[in-house]
Amino acid sequence: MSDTTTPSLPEEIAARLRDRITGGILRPGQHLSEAVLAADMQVSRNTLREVFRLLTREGLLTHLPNRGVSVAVPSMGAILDIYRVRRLIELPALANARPRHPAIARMSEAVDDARAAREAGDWQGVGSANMQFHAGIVALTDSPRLTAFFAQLTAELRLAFGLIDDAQELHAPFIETNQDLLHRLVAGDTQGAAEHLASYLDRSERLVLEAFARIEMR
Amino acid sequence: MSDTTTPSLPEEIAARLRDRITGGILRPGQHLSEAVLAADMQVSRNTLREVFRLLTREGLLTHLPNRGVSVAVPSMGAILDIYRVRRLIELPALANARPRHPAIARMSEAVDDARAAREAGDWQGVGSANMQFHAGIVALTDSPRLTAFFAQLTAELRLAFGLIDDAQELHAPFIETNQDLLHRLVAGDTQGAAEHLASYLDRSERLVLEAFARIEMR
DNA sequence: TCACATTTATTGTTCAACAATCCGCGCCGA
DNA sequence: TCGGCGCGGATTGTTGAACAATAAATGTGA
Repeated sequence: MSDTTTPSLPEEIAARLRDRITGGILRPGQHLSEAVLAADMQVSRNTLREVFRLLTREGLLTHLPNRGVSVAVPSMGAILDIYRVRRLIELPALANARPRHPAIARMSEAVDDARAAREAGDWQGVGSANMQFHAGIVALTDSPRLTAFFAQLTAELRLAFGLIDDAQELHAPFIETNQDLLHRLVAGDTQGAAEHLASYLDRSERLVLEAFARIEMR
Repeated sequence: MSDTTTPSLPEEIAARLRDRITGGILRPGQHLSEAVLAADMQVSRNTLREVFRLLTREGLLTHLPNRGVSVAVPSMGAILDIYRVRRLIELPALANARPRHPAIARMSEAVDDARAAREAGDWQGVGSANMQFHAGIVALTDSPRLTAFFAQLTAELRLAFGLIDDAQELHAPFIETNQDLLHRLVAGDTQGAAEHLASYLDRSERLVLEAFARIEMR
């Protein structure tokens, strides 16, 4: 945000690895060998270790002493916790929003992106756009700390999404919901928008938990 | 939390450095040389760099590419943001608390510790205990993510406290307030406790901002 | 089959080296 | 005198290799 310079190499590698994880290329539980991943990423082991620390603190990786790191496996407890925190943050953010806040443009963009991704059959993209939409909601608070914290939650949540096969059912139904929510917001009906969001979060959480339960039992 | 084994060396160094920063031994704005600090901490430069990444992400250090790290200097904007987030988290935490939650014991301990520290004239200790008290409030939510996030806010806030000379005036008046708040909580008056907390946060924020303004103008 | 020693692979940490970048200093010309 | 210019020197960024420490895998004997 305050740094316009190119992000340092470890940050860059962290971003790439983050994409691989949330993109589902690296499955939860999978062990990551320092040597092979360093060779794969074309960086030294030392640099990669810095990256590991970063992502571990973000909750994307799990570190066991002397046994290396592996992709974190989301638990039901984690999902419940994340949705609880989302409610705590997003609902007041929306309820107290100024109706002409710049972040609204980002939310509007996100809705468009989601539509485009749906047309293209890119369900992964729909998920990304949806998360962008909610990041916009948090941006309404103008709080850098909340924004950063939420980004972390988002990353962790996408880990869980990756486990669910039919991502289609997960995000697609909410595009129209988001559109509607956005309309209410620009119309100044923050209260109605917040109520809408509350029911969205309930439905989304249930969907994730159900899909998760189906998976955990095999 | 989940790790009962001894924390790895970088974590340990990070903790030590964190203490030095929040303890005021390292002043905000002070530049930290990798070479001398590595020698001082008796660790290699590589290990220290991992630590730097950690604390940078926590907001305690500022990293400028090719110019190394220095202790972060808190800004008024940061303080405002932190208190806003604190309200967002702490008020609902208290309002929705179960009156016999285990975290209440921690809060009670914190009050006692604060008293003991005040007797001993250890104002630094009063500050620590006060923060422990508020960490207890957050613990009422049973949310590991909120707890971790709050710990981060706390560390950053103590950075600002360190700049203020008379830490005495900063925390001491709130010992009785906390005690009172605790009584209301165990009595089941969560609403009253929350209102109490709200006024506490207002006063505390004002005190910090005023002291901060006095300092910034020289 | 089980318990135990041994080997092997991986991680944890250090060290030394070199490239890249920034900072201060002296030089030079106007 | 003053302001640009280039040049070292110091610090950071990154790498590679080395070795110790630990855990997993393997083999051995009863």
